[in-house]
Amino acid sequence: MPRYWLMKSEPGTYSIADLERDGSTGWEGVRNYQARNFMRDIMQPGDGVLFYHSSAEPPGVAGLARIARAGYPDPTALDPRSPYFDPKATDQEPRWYQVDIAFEQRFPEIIPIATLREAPGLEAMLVINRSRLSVQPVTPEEWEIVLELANQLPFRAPSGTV
DNA sequence: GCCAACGTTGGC
DNA sequence: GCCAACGTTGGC
Repeated sequence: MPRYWLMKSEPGTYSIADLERDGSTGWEGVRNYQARNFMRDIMQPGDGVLFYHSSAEPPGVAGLARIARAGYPDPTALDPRSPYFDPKATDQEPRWYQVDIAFEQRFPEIIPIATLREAPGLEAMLVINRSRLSVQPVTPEEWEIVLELANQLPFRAPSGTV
């Protein structure tokens, strides 16, 4: 059973264009326990991902990805030179986990969070109510609504890529 | 730049 | 184990 997620990144750090260029990437650097638990325990290859640009103008959903690899220890937690280094992480107790995500599509325009707020059926979406959670589940109903919004964008998004 | 939300830390 | 202080996130 596929699951759906929303994952946030500041585009200045890593954008949907970066993911398109790279094809796939490790979602390193998450240092929040709730977000970690989703990645470590629940996400599975094939799950759908809304790729969200935070602290952007405008902030919103920039495209789609999918989970390419289930949770595994985040190596940056063990690397003293990494900005994500955590001295409490060890090989035996990795503490932080990541997944790999693969590029699916880039929307022709961002779907702004203001549009999500106004869309019927998205009232309970976590990105609206718990904006600080950087990895969050999305219901199948919410996923469908967001894809419909994407298809209403001026340059129709390519179909059949999911 | 401001500020609300909220997660984490640390004193007790 | 509580809770105040503090730091960070992220929309506006």
